[in-house]
Amino acid sequence: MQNSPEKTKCDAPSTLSSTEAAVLGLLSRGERSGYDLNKLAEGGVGYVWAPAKSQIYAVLPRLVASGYASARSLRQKRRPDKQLYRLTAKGRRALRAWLEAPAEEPVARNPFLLKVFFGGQMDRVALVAHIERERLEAKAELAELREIEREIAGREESFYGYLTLRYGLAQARARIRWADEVSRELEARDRQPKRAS
Amino acid sequence: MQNSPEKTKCDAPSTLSSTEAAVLGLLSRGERSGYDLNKLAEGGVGYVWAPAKSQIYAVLPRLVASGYASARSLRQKRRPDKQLYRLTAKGRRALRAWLEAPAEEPVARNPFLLKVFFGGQMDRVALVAHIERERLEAKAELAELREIEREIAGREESFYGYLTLRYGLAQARARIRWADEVSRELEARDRQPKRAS
DNA sequence: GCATACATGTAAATGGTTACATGATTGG
DNA sequence: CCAATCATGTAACCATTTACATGTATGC
Repeated sequence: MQNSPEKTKCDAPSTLSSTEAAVLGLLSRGERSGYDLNKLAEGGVGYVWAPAKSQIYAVLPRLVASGYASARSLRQKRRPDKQLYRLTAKGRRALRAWLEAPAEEPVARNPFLLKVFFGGQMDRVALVAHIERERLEAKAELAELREIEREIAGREESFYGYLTLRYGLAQARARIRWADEVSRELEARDRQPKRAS
Repeated sequence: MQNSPEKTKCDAPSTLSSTEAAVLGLLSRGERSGYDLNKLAEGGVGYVWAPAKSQIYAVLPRLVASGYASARSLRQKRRPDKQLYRLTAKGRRALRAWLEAPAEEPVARNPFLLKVFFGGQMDRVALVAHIERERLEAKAELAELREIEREIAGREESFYGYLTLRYGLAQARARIRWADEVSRELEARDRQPKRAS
């Protein structure tokens, strides 16, 4: 899992995985423990990147091995001891390089759309229920994001998070509109039933 | 990789993975070879689900082992022999069940958004370039989808594909609008420079 | 007294990718 | 003659998830 002892000793895999980049990004805000990072991943960044807890703990020592981060352990009396990780200069350079490189586009894999695509193989009622569920989920997400928007709008330190938030808002609105349209269309289609498939 | 000999001999993993479902979905249109399925995955369905070729070949024998599909080999003279797969009644039931079950929502993992989120760590010029690239990509996708739209609009056999296509159209338009807005905002922000971060 | 927060991980499995291997046939 | 299409797969690797394991301290 870690890395093959031969290949990566200290010679830094020239390109970061998104998860590594996300962790470095979070570390760029200051020293953090794995636990801290996990908390953060459940919050704000979580919207754009949410790795499993165990993966965070897996990635941290790897970053240290590559020289992108340094670790120090902190003895605590009333809490379990912890490891604190900090971005190195090299890590900051690597992060920057990753950030500035063009993003590889995400592979489209949306189980919901897959179901719609094969909508002809399922009960009409089930399909309509899917669309309705999509609408409700999108509405819920919209509400949630708007809530966050109210909290962070105008806060200078959340500026970039705010940009991504608005991406989410736009997507959610598009999903709602789509669901509305498709609902209406399915209804219309069912009122004048010509053929099955 | 296949399946642990103990657990799944013929007693069907009660729930399908999306890839298995996609393959069954394609098989529901008739007997196909792995090669055929791969071609299909590069085309229409590819927009909602595009597994690697090797995975298609991996999934097919598994579907046969679970009783969801049957295979027969076809000798050919002037072409390599091939395996043809066909959906069984059990497979059709499993597909239907998968299709009708609520979709698990896709995990949000968008490297582009991750970069925007950490936009403060990169050069302003690089960030602006990212946004511009996003706009161009979204525009290109919009054009591409519109092209397909013109081809399939009104074709009864593409009805469900058309629905998913329009989902893509809506998303692409939302991305373009977002990029426009954000561009303008970044410009405005840079014209009256107050602080760095 | 019990749940929750703190804190770090391991083990095993899944799901998927890339690259490689092979070899015939057809069309330009 | 060369490239593309047909056709099927293996091997190796990577990222990621789920479940498990452990144990203290604080707050209600």
